Amino acid sequence: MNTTPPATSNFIKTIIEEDLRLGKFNGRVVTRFPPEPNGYLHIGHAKSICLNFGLAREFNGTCHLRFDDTNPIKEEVEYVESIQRDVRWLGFDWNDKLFYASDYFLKLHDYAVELIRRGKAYVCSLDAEQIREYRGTLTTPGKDSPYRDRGVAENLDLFARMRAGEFEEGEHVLRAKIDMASSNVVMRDPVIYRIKKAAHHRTGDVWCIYPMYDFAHCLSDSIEGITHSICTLEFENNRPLYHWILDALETPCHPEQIEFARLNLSYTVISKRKLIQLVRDKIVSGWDDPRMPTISGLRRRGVPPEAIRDFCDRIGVARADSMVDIALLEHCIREDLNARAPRVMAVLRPLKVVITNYPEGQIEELEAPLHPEKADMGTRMIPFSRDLYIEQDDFMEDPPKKFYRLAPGREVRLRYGYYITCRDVIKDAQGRIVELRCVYDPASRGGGTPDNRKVKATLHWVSAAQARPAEVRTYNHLFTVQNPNETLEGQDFRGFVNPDSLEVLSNCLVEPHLALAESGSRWQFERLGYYSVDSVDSTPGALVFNRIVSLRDSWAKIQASEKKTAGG
RNA sequence: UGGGGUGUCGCCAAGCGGUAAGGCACGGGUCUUUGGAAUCCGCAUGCGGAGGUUCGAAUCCUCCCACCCCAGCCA
Repeated sequence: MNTTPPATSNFIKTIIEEDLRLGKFNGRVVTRFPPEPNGYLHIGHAKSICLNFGLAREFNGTCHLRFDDTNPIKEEVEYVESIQRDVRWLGFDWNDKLFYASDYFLKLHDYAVELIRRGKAYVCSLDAEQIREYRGTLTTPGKDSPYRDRGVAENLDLFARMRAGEFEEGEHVLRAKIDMASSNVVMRDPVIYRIKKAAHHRTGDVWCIYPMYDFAHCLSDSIEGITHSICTLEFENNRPLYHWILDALETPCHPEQIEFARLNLSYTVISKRKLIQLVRDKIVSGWDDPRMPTISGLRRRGVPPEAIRDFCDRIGVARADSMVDIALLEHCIREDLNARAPRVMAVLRPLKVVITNYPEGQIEELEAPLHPEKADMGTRMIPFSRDLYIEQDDFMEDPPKKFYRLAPGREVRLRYGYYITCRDVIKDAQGRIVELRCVYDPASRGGGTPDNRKVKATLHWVSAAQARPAEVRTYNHLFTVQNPNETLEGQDFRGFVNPDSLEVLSNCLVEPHLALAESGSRWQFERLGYYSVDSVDSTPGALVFNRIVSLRDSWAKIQASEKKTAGG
């Protein structure tokens, strides 16, 4: 049933295949997903997770989950827990390969000492601003620190005292001795250890010096026997340093660093910095707000992990900056849910319909399939009675040519119910339509007639007395522009937040079958879209649904193009 | 004006010297008790530009253009 085309090749697979062919790494493939626990995972991380775990699966290797926790002031256990939950939910298993860079702090420290012994690192006592000045600029070389030629013994002593807590933050740092004139700024004697008198979420106050990313990452990879260290493009400039450090020391293995382009998605932002701003400014309700591109937001919205994985397979992996159309994500979600979500009826904006020729007080239980193409999903009973509700959008008193739903004098089918014909339109004092008087054809029970009469439309509906009230939250794109990152001088991406990204409809009515809907369960509301029972706010007595994604809507398209033509 | 990258359809993306895969989007048809789904058809004489090499170039060479990344004691 799943017609997803086989994943196409990408340059990383090509590299790995070549490595395997050449017998590199003894035929092993070990990757890792190395998040810093300083925020929640988002769809961009999902790309990396699917890539790294997917590669390991495809090449019979392993993939580690490693927390890159070298900066205690930004990191929290809340984040390490959420990250593990999200990776698992996405469907990946690191087995016993759960690691933390902080597990290696002692080893890393010893490597630093060895680097000093080899004359390849020194303690620099310039302050932060001086270091910046000495570093030079992109177009002019830097100059050597006056502390660059300190002797090994002095460096060893100073570094030991840094570790012992004898100095304040910023007084000294440990730097690799490389080349202050390098055209690559990263290589101008990078800082590899700094003093931070902060408690670490795992090591507590055991350490007051912490390794920098460039030092910790390559060595952590090596310690774990990683073969292919896959990261995003912005680390490309750091690759020479990655190799310099591993070459400068005797290490267990020397992984290959491969960079790929990070994911950009239209109509949203994907950067921890910006996402955290949305949370802190209360523009969204939290990391798991269903409008957020976070894994927890997508999960709460009701997006299945399978759809996210499929999406990650389809976007491919390359080195060119790109912006993926969010319509592709929506397509993947629809494709997955179309196959699996049971169908039910819900009326979001109710319009009362009275079937004048239907016996008062009579209730019929109509049996309807839960999935039109999958009989094995079973059926449910739908009550039919004299008083019903249909969608306000499904009636027009004076319909345009292409509108073929209900209108005065017109006959339509009520899905799995009867054919009805509109006879009267009842209005209130303000002229608003409040009720429709219709007649039904008793011979059309179930939705067909003996004379095989055709109708142009089939409407969804609920029976007034048996329907359950519900709140439905309709989500739209979080931003009004394709690329909120593209701001003019003085503008901020928050200025592009879509004021209609959340629409709460609190007078909705759903068919009784939904009374038992489980938290988090996903349904198709026929003719509307896919909806999930909100895992936080929904209760059996007060149902709350999230719209995961709408159905494709060709009527909306027709309306849009008509409007365009008319307005042109 | 330094260094490192990237440019193939509206959006992704294969292609690795033998004559432009696929998906999404878009347009149209069939079918339909969801204007859903399914299904069929259409959609780059063209690969950032200009030269060159070759029987043959998106693929090789030269020059040019555009965009992205780097000057945290962040990752």
